[in-house]
Amino acid sequence: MESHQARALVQLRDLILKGSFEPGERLAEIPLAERLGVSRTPVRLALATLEREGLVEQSVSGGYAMRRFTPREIQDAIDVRGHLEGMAARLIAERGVPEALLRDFEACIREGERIFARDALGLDDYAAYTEMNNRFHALLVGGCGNAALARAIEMNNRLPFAPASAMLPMQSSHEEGHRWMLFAHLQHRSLVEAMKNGEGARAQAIAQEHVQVAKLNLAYALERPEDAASLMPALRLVSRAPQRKAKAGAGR
Amino acid sequence: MESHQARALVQLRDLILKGSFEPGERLAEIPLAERLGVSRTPVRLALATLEREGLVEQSVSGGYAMRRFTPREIQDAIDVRGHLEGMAARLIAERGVPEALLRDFEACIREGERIFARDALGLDDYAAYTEMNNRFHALLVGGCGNAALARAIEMNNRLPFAPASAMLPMQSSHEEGHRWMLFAHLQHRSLVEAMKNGEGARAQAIAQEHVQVAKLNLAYALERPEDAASLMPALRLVSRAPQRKAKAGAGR
DNA sequence: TCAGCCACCTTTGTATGCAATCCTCGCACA
DNA sequence: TGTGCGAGGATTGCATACAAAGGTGGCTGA
Repeated sequence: MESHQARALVQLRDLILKGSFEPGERLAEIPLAERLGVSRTPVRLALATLEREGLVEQSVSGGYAMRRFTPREIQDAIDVRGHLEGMAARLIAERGVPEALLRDFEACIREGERIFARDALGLDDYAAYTEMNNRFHALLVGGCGNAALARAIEMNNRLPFAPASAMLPMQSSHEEGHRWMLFAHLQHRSLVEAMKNGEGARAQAIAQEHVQVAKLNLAYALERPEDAASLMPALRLVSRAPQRKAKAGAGR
Repeated sequence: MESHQARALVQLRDLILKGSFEPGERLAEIPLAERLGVSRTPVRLALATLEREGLVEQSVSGGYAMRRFTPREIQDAIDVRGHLEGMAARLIAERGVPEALLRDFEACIREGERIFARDALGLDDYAAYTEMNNRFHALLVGGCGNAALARAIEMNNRLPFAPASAMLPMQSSHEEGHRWMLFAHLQHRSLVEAMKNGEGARAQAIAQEHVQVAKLNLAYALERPEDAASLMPALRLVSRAPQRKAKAGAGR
């Protein structure tokens, strides 16, 4: 059986990314422990982990509080992902794409072609695209053979809306999202081609540019908070006011 | 007063980076708690933090063990630092260097000029260079205004020998080290110039190339383990054998 | 003499008790 | 009526007890 600590960590992270907490809200141990059905100890461990992941922050007088994110921070994290994935792409291109990796990449491309073959996309198609997109980016990270780079990307991806597929729910909700998804897929194709040809600089540039779609989506979502809230509840953690004082439930 | 947990974390990290533990050695809570004069609880928290930093790893049957590093992993981590610092340099260049930041950078350059003005370098000079080098890289990280980037760099710097000044003790020990340090200083100068001129691509390239000196030093140290051990005791954690089974003290 | 099994012991994971600290609420005084 | 101070309460941080799990060593049998 999984340890209580591991379960508490996963459950807490889930609750946070589902927007269960007010930004700035104090995360007291006892209520959380009761909610998760464990004692304070595993909750404590999980909170410490979440703090290093950047999802919660230490309160000045002990304990933890839900973090508040600014749009700028999210954009910056997406930029960092682009820069790191760019490095991964360059490394793969420079060292040559191993045959098995190339096959996996090309399977992603074919899956994308299949999805975009028809005109209108159904819910299944969006789910399939999301799965394929996750796989593609995981291949990039895992395929570069640089453990420190993979660690850095994974760490960065813990921030809300930084991972590759984090903004896809938004994309599926509006008309232009379809075009952006197709654009992203074509970038995948170019990226694989560049890596296959050993074009390191080109691969890096494409991967870096590739995150712009995510940033566009973020901006789109932030302009329509009421529409976006249902698709991505964690969006409530992102507030334009950068340092507004916490009110409800904050403070020891 | 500082919390027991924070002290335990700092002390444990210190012990690790001083090479107090065999690679692969089991890090049992009770002996560590007695050694640090606290109970198991803060030690536990500290170990969990160190695991996320990548210094220790979870043992299959619970508990933690000292990590073993390969030269390749260290080189890769240094490469990641170069790539991330390159992004920071580019951002600063593109957005324009704020006046205060430029003053701080130029103070570092002047300090370097002062150090290299004489022919032979004394111990004081090496210490001063190290301090200046740390300051320079901290300015780069802090000055870019991208919190996610700063977090990624700081996280990467937790790996042994990844930080900017980690290899300097080696550099000060041999003849060629002097030349390399001078080379690094001249790169600092070029980098500041590029940022001042808004030359983003050039700044990025210089910062990225800048870490090659650290990699040269690492290779130099690994070829002379007996000389390097006294200067950098944590080098014992770096073993060429990538997956050699742990022997003494490992396993529950 | 070697191999396998069993029992003991060490260690981790979890829960909980206890003390210190900080916040909050209420009261008194200006 | 507003402000400041004090008491009470709640919460965190730490230590420790307890149970479960796994490893080690010894013993027994072939």
